[in-house]
Amino acid sequence: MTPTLHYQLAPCALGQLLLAASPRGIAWLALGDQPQALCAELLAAYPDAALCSDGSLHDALTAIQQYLQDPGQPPALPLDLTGTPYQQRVWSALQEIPCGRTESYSQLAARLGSHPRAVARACASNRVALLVPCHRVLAADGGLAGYRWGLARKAALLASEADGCTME
DNA sequence: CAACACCAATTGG
DNA sequence: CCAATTGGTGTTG
Repeated sequence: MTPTLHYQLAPCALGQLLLAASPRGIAWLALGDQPQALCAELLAAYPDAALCSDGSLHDALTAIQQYLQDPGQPPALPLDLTGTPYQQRVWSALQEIPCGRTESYSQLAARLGSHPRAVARACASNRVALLVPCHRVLAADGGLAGYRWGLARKAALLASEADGCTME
């Protein structure tokens, strides 16, 4: 199935932000430095999709950008997460992590009845940054482990969230 | 369908 | 600090 994919490219505090959505919801949210690179990734992920960049994602984009400034209110946007049951379970668990909080791969794994390695793998497969807060997952020692879109961005996000959530 | 390589970790030596 | 282990996924045969 290769439905039309609406996408929108926009700058944000962390660099470039690429948002793509299927009719079902947001299917892709990537961060990067160069717009071209992000588009390339999108194309690689959906080789046969008909990309369409109209203004239909403006609202969602606005909500996300606002979320970047005010992490206390996660945007209630429909997501189109496709993946294995395990991945969906992990992603779901990720969304349960409170803003400003972090969890180690171990704890997450324990909660899912799985193992850290698998959890990490699932996180790395996450295609929707921010909305699926994979950046809130740290290594067991509390340090940053890895981040698909750059450790610096991960750190920035966490700092921003901590700041935005602490003041309630 | 089976086998192999790849990984954003953790634990033990 | 380095080496072995573990679980799941994507890709190849």
